[in-house]
Amino acid sequence: MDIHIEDVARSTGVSTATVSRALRNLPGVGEETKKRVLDTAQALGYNPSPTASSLASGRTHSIGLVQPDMSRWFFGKILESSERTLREAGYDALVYSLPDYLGPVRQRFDPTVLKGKVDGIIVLSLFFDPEEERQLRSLGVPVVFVSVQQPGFDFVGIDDEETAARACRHLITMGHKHIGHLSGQTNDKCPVAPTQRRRVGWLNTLRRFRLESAPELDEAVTIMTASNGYLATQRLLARRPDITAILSSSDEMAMGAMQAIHEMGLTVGRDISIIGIDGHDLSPAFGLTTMAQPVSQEGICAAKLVLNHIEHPAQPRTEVYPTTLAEHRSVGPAPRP
Amino acid sequence: MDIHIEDVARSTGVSTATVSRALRNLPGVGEETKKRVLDTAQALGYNPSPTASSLASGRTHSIGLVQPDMSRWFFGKILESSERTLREAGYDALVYSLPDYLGPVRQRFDPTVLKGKVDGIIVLSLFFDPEEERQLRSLGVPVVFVSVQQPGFDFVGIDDEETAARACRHLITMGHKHIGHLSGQTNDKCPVAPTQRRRVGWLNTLRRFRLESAPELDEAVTIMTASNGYLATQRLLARRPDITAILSSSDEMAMGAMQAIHEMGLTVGRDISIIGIDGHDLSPAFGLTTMAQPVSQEGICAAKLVLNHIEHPAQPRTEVYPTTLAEHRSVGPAPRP
DNA sequence: CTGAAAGCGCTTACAG
DNA sequence: CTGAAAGCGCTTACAG
Repeated sequence: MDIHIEDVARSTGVSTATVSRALRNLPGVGEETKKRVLDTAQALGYNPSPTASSLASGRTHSIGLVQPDMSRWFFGKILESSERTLREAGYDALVYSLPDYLGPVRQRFDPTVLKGKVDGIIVLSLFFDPEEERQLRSLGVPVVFVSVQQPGFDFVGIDDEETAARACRHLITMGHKHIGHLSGQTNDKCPVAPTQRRRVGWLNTLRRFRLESAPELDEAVTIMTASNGYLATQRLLARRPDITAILSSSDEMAMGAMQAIHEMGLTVGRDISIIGIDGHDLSPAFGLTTMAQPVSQEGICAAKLVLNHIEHPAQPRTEVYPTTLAEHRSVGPAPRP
Repeated sequence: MDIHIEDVARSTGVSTATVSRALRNLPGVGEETKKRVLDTAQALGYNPSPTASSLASGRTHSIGLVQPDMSRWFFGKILESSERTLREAGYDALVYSLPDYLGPVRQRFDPTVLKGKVDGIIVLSLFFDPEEERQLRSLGVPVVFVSVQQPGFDFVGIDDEETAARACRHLITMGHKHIGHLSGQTNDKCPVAPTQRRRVGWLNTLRRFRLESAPELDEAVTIMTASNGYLATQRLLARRPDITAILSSSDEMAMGAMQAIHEMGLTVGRDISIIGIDGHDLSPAFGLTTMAQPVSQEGICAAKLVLNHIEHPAQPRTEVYPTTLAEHRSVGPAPRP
């Protein structure tokens, strides 16, 4: 009952080779022949079998999207824009979530599960150890890393250190002297996570302005969720009640921090100021001032890079996007002592 | 350089048929033979070509996940739990985002893009018109609908009307008499969206308690985002300043509503109470009281249903999950006039 | 329990 | 510009 390429060939009175070429708009088919093939295919409602054409051509027209957790805003946002870009180009998006991606020990990822299934890969916020990297390369398809830079591969992201530094300067400009920091932890596989670079940006800025930069001003969580930010803020403020401003390495953590501050009977933006990083869609509703990154653009860029490398192999490229201060009510002037 | 089934067969001294059977643990292979095949395959590092096996078997071991927008919390959460369930069962997740999924006219979706690519489909929050449904059925694979029920198909979701009714009763219990509603619009393809059922639950409850239920207490938005909730709330409260409580058809809208209330100089939970529906991960941080649905469980259930139908075709099933009131600070007693 | 062989439905040198 | 035919790498009746 299904229409196959042979049916189209017979109906048109040509060979399957010609049908195949005409349908894919390859050169070497007469204009008139091509038109007849297209019309017949249309009339019969012919859809080429994707598996058959993959097996024969060696191309799957799928891109693998490897990431930690789709339910987190940042990943969902990137996936969304990447997927649309891929689809417009005729590619499918195969998503893979990694288990236990954070914490001190991350589970090993075996890229072999992608073998033969994708023509390219986009990896979000993950750093691969040498063994994983070896297996990844053995797949023989282009790979683009987003957020976390893997040496020797394409990268799309922001300047984490500079972004955190600007966030910190904003707090300093508002008169704050005791500025805490909420950071994430690294794990065995990822020694240079964005959260560490952001921490450096915060620390260096404090030093440059000759403000206190004691380790106890920094509080690290495992996964940068709102609830972990909430708990971390309680610990931080219990330890250092003199803190008047907090720089959070992520917006979601910052949102949890705002809750903690509120529950302490303090007012965010008056008693304690807080600034996040990411530009979460809900930050305006939260009133959270943040350093926004152009997340959708990064997702589109990653998709374009990987597609481009499929057609034209090239040297790894690095695309760094600018971040912008999005002011809301969570940052105010430092309170008078 | 790649290892193929023939290499394994030759090395083991058996036929490719035996290798194929042994590797898939099919009956009819001697224990000892099977072990030798497995060892050889392991030693050679053999990975069967997924495209070849798909073409030969007619099974893709992929499930299509069709949804409006991965960057929205609810969809990301469902996708995340579905994907993990599918992967554990050895299936890949192919995601598709629909353009223009809301608003008065939704773009038509042609399920044919999934033809030959998936063994089953999960559809989130979408209702298909007769033509789309026809094309969907012609794919010949099981389909599970989540959130929006499509007659004749599997369904996983909640009792929207009852959930909204309980949310409304909670407000009434707190003494509120003038209760507004934030709802979403339907479109040409979806006459019975959850948002409409929730609206009915709100309306019927008001009537049952003989409270005012004028149309002007309801404000509808196109897409139920925080920013639309923000604007809708401004309109609603400008029109009816006597409202003391709002039931929002989604948490994200409710978050925007809280921002609007705050900016009017009012305090959420004191001057105006608000309750949402969904159980958004950020609702505790927001202090938003909500009727929580077990989103991850729903995603897991959808995956299990579709996998089950692949093996055992069966009558459509309907799985309705309970919702629970999650109290935070956005709902308080009605203020004395 | 095992194997030879056809077949899944395309694509792609190769020849003309 | 077009076609005959091999080939992509598996799976699956069928026969023994």
